Amino acid sequence: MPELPEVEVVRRGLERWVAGRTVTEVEVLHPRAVRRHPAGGEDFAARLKGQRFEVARRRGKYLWVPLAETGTSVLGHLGMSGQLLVQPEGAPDEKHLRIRIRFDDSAGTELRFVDQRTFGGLSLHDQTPDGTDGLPDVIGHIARDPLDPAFDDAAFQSALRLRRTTIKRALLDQSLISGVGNIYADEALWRSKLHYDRPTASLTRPRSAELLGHVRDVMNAALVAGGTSFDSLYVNVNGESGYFDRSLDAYGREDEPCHRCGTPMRRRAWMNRSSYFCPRCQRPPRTTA
DNA sequence: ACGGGCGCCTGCCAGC
DNA sequence: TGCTGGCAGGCGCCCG
Repeated sequence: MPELPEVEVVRRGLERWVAGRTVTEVEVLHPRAVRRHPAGGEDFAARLKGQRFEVARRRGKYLWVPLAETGTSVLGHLGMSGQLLVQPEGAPDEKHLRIRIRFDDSAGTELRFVDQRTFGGLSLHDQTPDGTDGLPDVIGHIARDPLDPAFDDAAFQSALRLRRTTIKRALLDQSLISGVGNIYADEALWRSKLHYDRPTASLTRPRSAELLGHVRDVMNAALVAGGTSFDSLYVNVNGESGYFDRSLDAYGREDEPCHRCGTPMRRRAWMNRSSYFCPRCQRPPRTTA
């Protein structure tokens, strides 16, 4: 699944390949792919036609492409399996092609949204009233991600101390910090030697600062690993950057030795998904042991 | 207001 | 071999 670094690679691909181009035709091939567009697929297509794409923006795992001189943007989320592809016109349709966008120029390529599981989709939204970053109104509640220069470390750390929840829940809470998925949460917690059920209020400032640093390290490592392919015609992403194969210390490593101490890693059911951790390096909090 | 939990989807694969 | 059911999980939404 696309994590934040992969989404950033997609954003760069959009900037490289579709910025400045004007839409002539939109085909919505699956209604679920535009379910976040309340007025429906026909409205989506009609309103997009004739608009010119500006440079794609990103917040967390959301992408948006402002439409020139409108205050409106195409908002996209890749969900679990979404891809944005720039393909040659006439290339065979992908099995899970959901939306096709054609342009009026002679570049010979079109933009495709392909999504097997349809957790993702595209929609049109006005920007927030205060106009911050041209952010679409429906994602006004999404916090900045830790790679954003304007991310406020101190505010995040303060919020952790005030919350009455556990640390992994907080890492996945989009209103506190965005762009951290299940995989990166487990990786950052392992690096920080923190158990996923640790109450956020129990983290000292140095510990939360260290955690934040590890979140950034994990993301940056993946960005470096995946950032080399973005200027190919194929805008990415198959969601499986080589980074995952080589560099995971926690996620998916049940029964394999901890890369730090050799203890077999464990998996626990958690929120209808899994948490992977080292039982020796990441001791459970006393209250929930 | 805040925190917890569920459901949406489909392909894969282990197990019977 | 063919079927079934569990699993993957970001995030909106609903409930208490």
